[in-house]
Amino acid sequence: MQTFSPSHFESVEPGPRKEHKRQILSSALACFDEFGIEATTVEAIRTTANSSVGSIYHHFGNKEGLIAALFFAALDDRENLIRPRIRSAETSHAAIGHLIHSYLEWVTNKPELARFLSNARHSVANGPHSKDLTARNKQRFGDLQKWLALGVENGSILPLPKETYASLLIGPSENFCRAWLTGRVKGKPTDYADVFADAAWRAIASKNARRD
Amino acid sequence: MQTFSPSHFESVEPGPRKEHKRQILSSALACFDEFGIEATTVEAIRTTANSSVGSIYHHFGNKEGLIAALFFAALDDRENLIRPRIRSAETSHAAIGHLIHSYLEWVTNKPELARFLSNARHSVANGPHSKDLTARNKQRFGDLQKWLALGVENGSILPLPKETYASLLIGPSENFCRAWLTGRVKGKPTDYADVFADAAWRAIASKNARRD
Amino acid sequence: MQTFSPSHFESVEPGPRKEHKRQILSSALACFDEFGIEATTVEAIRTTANSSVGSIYHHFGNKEGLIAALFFAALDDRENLIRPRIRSAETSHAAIGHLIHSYLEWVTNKPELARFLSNARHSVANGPHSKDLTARNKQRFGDLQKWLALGVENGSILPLPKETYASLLIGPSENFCRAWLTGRVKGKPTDYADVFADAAWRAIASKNARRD
Amino acid sequence: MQTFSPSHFESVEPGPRKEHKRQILSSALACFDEFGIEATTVEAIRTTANSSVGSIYHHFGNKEGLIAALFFAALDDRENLIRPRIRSAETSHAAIGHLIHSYLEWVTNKPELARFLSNARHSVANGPHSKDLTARNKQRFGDLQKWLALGVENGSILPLPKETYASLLIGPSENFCRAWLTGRVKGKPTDYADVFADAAWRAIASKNARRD
DNA sequence: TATGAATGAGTTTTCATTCAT
DNA sequence: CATGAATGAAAACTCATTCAT
Repeated sequence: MQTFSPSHFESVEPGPRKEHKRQILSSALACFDEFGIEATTVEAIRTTANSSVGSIYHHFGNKEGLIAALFFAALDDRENLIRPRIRSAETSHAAIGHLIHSYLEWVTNKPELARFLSNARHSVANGPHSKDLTARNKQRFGDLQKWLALGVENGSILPLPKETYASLLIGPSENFCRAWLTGRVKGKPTDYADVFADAAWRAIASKNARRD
Repeated sequence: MQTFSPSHFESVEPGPRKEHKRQILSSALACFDEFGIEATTVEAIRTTANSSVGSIYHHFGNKEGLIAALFFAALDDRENLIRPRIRSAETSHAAIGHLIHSYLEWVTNKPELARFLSNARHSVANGPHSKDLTARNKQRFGDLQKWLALGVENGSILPLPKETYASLLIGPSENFCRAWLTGRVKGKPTDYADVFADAAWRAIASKNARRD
Repeated sequence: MQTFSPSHFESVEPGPRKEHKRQILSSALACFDEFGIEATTVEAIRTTANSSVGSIYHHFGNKEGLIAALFFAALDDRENLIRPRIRSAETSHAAIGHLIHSYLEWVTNKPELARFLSNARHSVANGPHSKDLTARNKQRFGDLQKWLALGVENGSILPLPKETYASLLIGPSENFCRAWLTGRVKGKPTDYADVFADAAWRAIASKNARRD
Repeated sequence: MQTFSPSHFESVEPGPRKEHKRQILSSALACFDEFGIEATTVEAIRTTANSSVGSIYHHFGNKEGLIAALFFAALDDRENLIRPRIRSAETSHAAIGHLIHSYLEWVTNKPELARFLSNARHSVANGPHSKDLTARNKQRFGDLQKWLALGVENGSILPLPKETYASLLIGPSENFCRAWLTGRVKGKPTDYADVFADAAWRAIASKNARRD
């Protein structure tokens, strides 16, 4: 069984005292990835983490709490890559390109986290941490909003229903990543980054759009 | 608890003798939708269906078999709506429009089935029926292939990597539907059918495409 | 480990189909008596009953349900002895004598049930069956009420606060039985039946009481 | 949650250094009273006492030790009220009156301690401190013995089997107190002190007893 | 074919207790 | 003396599945 570098979770729990907690998160991720979330027993995580059930419950409350902690750690990890990239953009077109490129890059480099994020959403959304998830979802495309608004204003981006932009932009990439993560397609997401970035722009750009 | 019309499954199990089997499928769908697939017990289905555990096992072998039967029935139901529509198209552009419209229509009209299809994929893909699923996936966009090939040939459709067309076309709709099915957006998928149909065409159409 | 005759529970669950259920009750009583109620595990009962955990949960819902079922069976068993005796009385004095004699007799002959009744009260009173217990408590001295009322009326019984009669009558016997059941005194309750019966009468009889 | 005055335990742990220990006993009593002895966790006591598990184990060895310490502290508290009263009596009749009155008084004023004493007896009697309990039980009616012996000798008290006196005297009061402590009767024990004191005397007094 | 009582392996979770700091 | 993170044995309970009727 592959083990994952604790560095995946550096952002969430810094400091030397938290090594044990990180080890549990890493092991949980490995187990979830290998057996599936529901099929993974706390006992399996315990064995992989060389820990004790008591410790796991001490740190995370219960299995659901562990899943939620890992979920938000993964979300953080992803946003820590994507957000700065979008912030560095100087045009709407570039911002969207950065979004797609960094998203595909993250999924390609951290397939276990990406798979977990996809599989755990249902569990988290229906558990006691659903509020946190809702809050996070609102932020997610926050940085992009201003670029979209600007583009609509200056005529480079089509005025479409607000609710549809996110789907139009990320939908194709997400669909492809899911297919790759489940082994249904072979080519890595990053192999098609330009294809998806270009298509994302075409999806919302007006005919006479200047690319800025 | 809402109950579902056995007519959802007419295509799969015709004939008056199969009423009982349909009833079990309906009840299972209702339970899966309310409690989640893993959290639904055979006992819960039995109660809802006014049946007996023995009957359920007689008809479906085991819980996994019941999930698979329901999954393929849902797939059939969806394809029975979408496929004829695509077949009726006379241009690439129209075929894609029919795909998106009928897909959004089906999800909007049968949210329980759509949710189940989304949630059960993982279970089926990792169970003994994964072969059947793979086979079905191959057919899925079968009718569309010729239109895409034709479009590429006559220059109306961009020559893109084969693996990406499906994602580019259905990705945004799928993403939006998932958001709607989990309550994250309010507007019905059909409310945005034209938006997603147009965007799908823009995603793959070449600049100088005639819409045929 | 001593096993108990299923006949203890005949009154509650007649019929040949209930043999299994009776066996579980018998085994539970034996375990509770040997190890204590809290210290008895469902697994221990399962072993003693040559049954399965599933069966125990099938029949009684959970451990608390098993305790309650046994508790009310014991209560029934006791009342089935005492009530007819009281009903057969022709004077207040005789009714009270019958109460004390039959109570002591029952405890002496069924010490395991008596111990369990004493030990399980707290559990039942604080569980979901507390209503049933309250209802039973009200009936308990029902047959005696009329004799007490009659005695007070005709001057043979002291007019005392209603709440105190039960304690005055049964308190000494109960105290002694508890001591015997926990090994603090050696002589059997029935050895002192006349002492306690006479004292019960003296406790409530007026000075000039005729014994009828 | 009600907290209990450390003064309840003054007799056991005098001196200013023992404040911490008293605090733990008080908190344990509060928890036992609210949740039940078995259901109370060391962690719950720790929280209530604003202490640490280490401290609790340092002072009392283990949970059983804490229960025993509290049990004997409660016994002491009760005896410290009752014994001097009995000692102050000048006749058998008065001694018995003092016993009943002070017993009912103690239960009425310290219902949590009384409830605990009743509930913990089983635990202590089956633990490593059972010897101590046996020793205490022997003393309990020690001071009364001489009054009973004297009464029997001078004819004012009936010559009854030795094992029965304690039950005859305290049984009714105990039964009533238990009913009050569990909410089955409303009137306070002290409201009926004279009733139970008079009955106790009638229970053992000979017909021609002078009240001395 | 239909039924539902019986099964028991397998899970999550609790909690008294220890011990390094 | 005090602390509280870590431990892991043990318990209650679930639930898919079987099979005698």
